[in-house]
Amino acid sequence: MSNHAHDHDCPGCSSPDLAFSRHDHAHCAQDVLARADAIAEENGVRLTPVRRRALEILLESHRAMGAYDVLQRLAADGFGNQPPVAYRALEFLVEQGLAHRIRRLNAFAACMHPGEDHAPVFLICRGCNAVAEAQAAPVRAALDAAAAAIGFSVERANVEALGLCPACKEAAA
Amino acid sequence: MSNHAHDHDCPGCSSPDLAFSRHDHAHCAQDVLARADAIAEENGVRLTPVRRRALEILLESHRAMGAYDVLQRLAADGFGNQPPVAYRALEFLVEQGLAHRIRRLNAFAACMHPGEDHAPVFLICRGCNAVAEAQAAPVRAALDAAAAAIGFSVERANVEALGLCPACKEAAA
DNA sequence: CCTTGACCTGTTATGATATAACATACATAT
DNA sequence: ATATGTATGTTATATCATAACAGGTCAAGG
Ligand SMILES: [Zn+2]
Ligand SMILES: [Zn+2]
Ligand SMILES: [Zn+2]
Ligand SMILES: [Zn+2]
Repeated sequence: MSNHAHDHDCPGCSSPDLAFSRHDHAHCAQDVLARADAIAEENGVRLTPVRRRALEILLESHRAMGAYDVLQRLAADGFGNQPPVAYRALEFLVEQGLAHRIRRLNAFAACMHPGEDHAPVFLICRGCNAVAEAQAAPVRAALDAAAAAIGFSVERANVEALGLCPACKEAAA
Repeated sequence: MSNHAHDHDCPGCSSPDLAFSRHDHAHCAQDVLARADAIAEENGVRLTPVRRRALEILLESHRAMGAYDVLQRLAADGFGNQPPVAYRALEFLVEQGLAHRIRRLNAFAACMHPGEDHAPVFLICRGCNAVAEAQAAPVRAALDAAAAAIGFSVERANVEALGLCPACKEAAA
């Protein structure tokens, strides 16, 4: 599963839902970034400075960011400040499976499971705006079954759920 | 299930997937429209001329239409030709469960099962652009289970799959 | 009757998201 | 060194969506 080796507990590598839990996020982000480097190498593509920086920006929190927000951050770091700069970096990340596009939010989020083949299912908290990637296999299986029943072949799917995370649910109560 | 009564076979009322099948679409659309009238009555809201016309336009095919396309059609029929005219009519239809918003396409499609409580799952054919609403219950159950496993409560969900319908699959082969 | 208030329609204006097209720079391979 | 593919940057424009306000309709209550 995880293609990096270190001894200590690595929540980012085991738990699918840490977006909603308190955790060592610096470690979490570092870990994903390291895996991203490895994946780029493997795939024979270049994780150039803008692209890497865009990923770092997405990794600052478990939230989705709009392209223009990412752009603003990139520009502040000395990169170009026109929309294609952000869109191209984000597009690259999505193509390489390093980020996901959340259509419901017109926004992008870093993938927390890069390299693992996964049809993502997103849980979006309307309280704190955190986005988690949930266990998708059963959902995808149900979807494939429903589609197959009428002869439809699913190639790509978005599953995006809006609701409340445990913390926000408790806060609301 | 179906809240209208007529004797003959009514594919629109039984089959979930007729978007991809040849069928008597005039009947199909008429039927939905009649149910829409009934639903508006029930809900104590008004299916005014613009709103009804917008629904008719969506019902012309089993495809999603962008708000601006709907607007153009409405304007041609003598209604206002500014974006809010279309967006408001569409918003009304969505609120009343008479249409769905397909986020992946930035577009809207008539609901083929108005009045039936259903969390929709959309199957979007990339060949012919038809959009079908599939059996969603198992998908939704899987999603709820995955969410519950990490304490997340799903309030609303979009499930949108892109792929090939039976006809386009055959055509491609 | 006629006023009030809710709601629907329409307009102007602007905001937010996304891409096309082209120019320049950089990498790598002959 | 030159050619080739790829990456970055810019200008301009396309596409999608909403805020804010003005006028019209209609039914309920005075
Ligand atoms: Zn984290
Ligand atoms: Zn939350
Ligand atoms: Zn039909
Ligand atoms: Zn098709």
